[in-house]
Amino acid sequence: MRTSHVPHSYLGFLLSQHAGAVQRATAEALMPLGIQPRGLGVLEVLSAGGPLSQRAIGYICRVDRTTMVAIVDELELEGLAARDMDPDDRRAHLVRLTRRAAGVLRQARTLARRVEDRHCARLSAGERKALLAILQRMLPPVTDCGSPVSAMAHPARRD
Amino acid sequence: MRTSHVPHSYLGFLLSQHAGAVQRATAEALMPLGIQPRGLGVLEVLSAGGPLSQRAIGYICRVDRTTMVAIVDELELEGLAARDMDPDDRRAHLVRLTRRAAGVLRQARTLARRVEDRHCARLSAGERKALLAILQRMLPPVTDCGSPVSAMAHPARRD
DNA sequence: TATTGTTATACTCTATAACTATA
DNA sequence: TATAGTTATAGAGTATAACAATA
Repeated sequence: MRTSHVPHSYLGFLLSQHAGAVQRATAEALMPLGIQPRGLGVLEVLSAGGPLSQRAIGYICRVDRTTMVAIVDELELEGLAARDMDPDDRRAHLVRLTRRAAGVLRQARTLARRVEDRHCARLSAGERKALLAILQRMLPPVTDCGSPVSAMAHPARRD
Repeated sequence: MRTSHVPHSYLGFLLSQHAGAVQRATAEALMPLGIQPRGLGVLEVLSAGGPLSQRAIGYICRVDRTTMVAIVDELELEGLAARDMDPDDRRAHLVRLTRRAAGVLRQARTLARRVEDRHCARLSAGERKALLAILQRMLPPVTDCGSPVSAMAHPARRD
């Protein structure tokens, strides 16, 4: 192999650089809306199939439940989400979106996509689509405390 | 668009997840060698064209010069790199590899590639190659203190 | 005994500010 | 005046440990 053996040939290095750049730019773009990238992810999850317990959201977003506390706190502070008692399990909170959330979510999507557009400016439409598909398919199975989680934890979608 | 609107459709989310997983696994794999992923990157840079000043390495690896101090400290502590005075600029250190470094670098490459193999297990050879090419081409130009850096800062290769 | 949410704490990785010695 | 390296410090983001309430 003759490819230059600099860090730029390491997958971890490349992923870290891009992840940092995109997340930093997204955080800056979303700041006027009072949310962070990770908060946007939670809004998306709840919009797709809420209300959900904090733990269930954590499974999907792949963050620890202690981190979810802070994320939901932020959303609640901004009036975008609310915690209800779960009548079926009094330990759990059901997190739901407020009426304000829909508009903010729509704006946030636009801002976030704009950041992605800029970051992918050098790619063709096909390459960009391929990148997203590959990254999605490459995602390892969700784990919790080291053991693979089979069930997505009572998705609780109201269908 | 009908694609599920969960965080998994956001480029920043996907990149962060993969970056975290690969870097965590790589760090664990390299631990027996006494180096970290970022240290491996520096070894590669020096191996490809050292000795270099810490600043020059930082440009290539895209880390701040204050961070480079810690990275070179680690490598020096492990006996893999050494700081020499730069005869042409007495402010600068020329960082070079020690004799031990070559063997460690070879082992580290094997371990790192093994981690990448595992992480890319679900991809075809073509997809994996495409992923790497796309990530390399998508890398934004190096910036330092907000302004784009045109020169790679006196590479100082001894040719 | 195990689990949800919570808090306090610690850890990783990184960058900013201020300093020194040079240039 | 600017730059290389250094130090101390702070910030973002994450996780671990321990607790109360509940299952």
